[in-house]
Amino acid sequence: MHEVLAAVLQVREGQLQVLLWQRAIEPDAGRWALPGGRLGDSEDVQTSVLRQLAEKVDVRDVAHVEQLEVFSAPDRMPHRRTVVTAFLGLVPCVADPVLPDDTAWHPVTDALQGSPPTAFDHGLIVRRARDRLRAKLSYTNLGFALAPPEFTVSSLRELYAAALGHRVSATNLQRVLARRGVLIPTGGTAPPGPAGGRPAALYRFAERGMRITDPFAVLRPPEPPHAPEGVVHLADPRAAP
Amino acid sequence: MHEVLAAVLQVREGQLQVLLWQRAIEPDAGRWALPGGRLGDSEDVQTSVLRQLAEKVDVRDVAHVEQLEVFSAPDRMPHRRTVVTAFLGLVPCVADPVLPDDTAWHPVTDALQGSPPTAFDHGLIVRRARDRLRAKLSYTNLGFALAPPEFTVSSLRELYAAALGHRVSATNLQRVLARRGVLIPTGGTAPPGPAGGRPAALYRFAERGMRITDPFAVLRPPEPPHAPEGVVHLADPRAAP
DNA sequence: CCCAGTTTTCGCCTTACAATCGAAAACGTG
DNA sequence: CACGTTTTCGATTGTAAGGCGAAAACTGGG
Repeated sequence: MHEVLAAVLQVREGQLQVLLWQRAIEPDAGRWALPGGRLGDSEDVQTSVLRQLAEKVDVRDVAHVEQLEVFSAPDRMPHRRTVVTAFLGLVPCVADPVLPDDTAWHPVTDALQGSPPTAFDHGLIVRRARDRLRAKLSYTNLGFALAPPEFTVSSLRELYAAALGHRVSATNLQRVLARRGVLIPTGGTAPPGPAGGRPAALYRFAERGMRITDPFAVLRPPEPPHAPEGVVHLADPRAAP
Repeated sequence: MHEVLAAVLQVREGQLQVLLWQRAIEPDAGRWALPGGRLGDSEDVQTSVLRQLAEKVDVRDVAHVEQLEVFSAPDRMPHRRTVVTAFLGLVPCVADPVLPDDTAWHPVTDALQGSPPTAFDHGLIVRRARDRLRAKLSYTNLGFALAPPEFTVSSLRELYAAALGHRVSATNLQRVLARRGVLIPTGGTAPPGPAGGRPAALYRFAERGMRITDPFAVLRPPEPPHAPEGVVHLADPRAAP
């Protein structure tokens, strides 16, 4: 049998949290599981996970979904052999969807340490989801999926710090993202906090659909100095988009 | 139903090639397919793909295998709904396994352009495999899986050029890999070619098990200047290995 | 035996990007 | 209007990668 599961992550209260629901029936009754379920006959895995996610949250709040990994140990679930395609889902920090009674957000750090206890191999899946998010935040513009449409550099810094698990310099974040062209100033400013201070400029991420997947400074193809034109070498470096 | 498939890549004759076998029966008879088959009841996907690969090549030649992606369009195969977990496999360039009569290596570039015609969605899978290899060659030490145990920088340069599809500077490759600590001189030298020339030093890759997955120059955590010790901030930056 | 040709290797320079630091700008409050 | 606060910007440093050319180490031929 084939099922799909999603580790849906969101930064709330300064912590990276994951959406879990508490199983009411055996096996693993009482333990907390990822949303998901059986793959339908006429849907692909991505469609399926979105459909099943809709039972737990408003999927319009889920800004990004991507395939994570297949888990297929024959004994990963008791009773019946089940292969699962796991997904990573991201929800912007401003969203606060209404949840069913059995469903709640839990800090990822806690869940990975057994509080609350997770069902089956779902703890491993959460860990993989967190690792993937951390890696991709560094070299893609995936931040747009965690941030509101408009944000200040400071608030973005807090999001990155919570997701990455280490301090992030606002100065550096600002310029790194700006140089990559993913950080666009909107022109507006946010009102300062109760202690005053200079009002922060508002930014948005460039082009949601745009993915930064190019390596930045790692063995890139040689820049044709000024296109000497003539002989073309080997295969075309950028054949497909 | 669930199946597994592997895009097994190797650099031969200066080109990146993929292992394909020609289907004898419908559907898609005559077209070329990736090795693989149905997932067994008591094996995980990785075990399964290695088992089925053994029907086409000596799996001892396959130096690296990793999960690629799940393809699950309901109509990706006629007749019966089949979900596939696709894998990327890499074979060192020195290996030349004996192949069954229906099986042969084909340049990836050709296969992606329809020569030979590929079965089902296998062309797409080959493309994803090639893209993954290209990306990972740049920021991991995955090269060890394409190269022989010992090699010269020049031969490695040719491998990288074939796999990446663009020229690679031997000078730069040498120093980039050396700085990352993945290129270890063995002390030996290779005999010069027929035209003479300085004998090339032999190298090997550091620690096969070692994966370079850390980002190199992208939003890394702040280096604790000299461990000021005292307050610990937020979550632990490196909780798990 | 020396010299031209070849191939590899190494050092130096430039460019690109990230991290750090500090100053300046823009706001509140007393 | 001084003061603390917060954000933003510029300058500097450090590290990594690309490019170029000289030096090293070999072969083969006069």
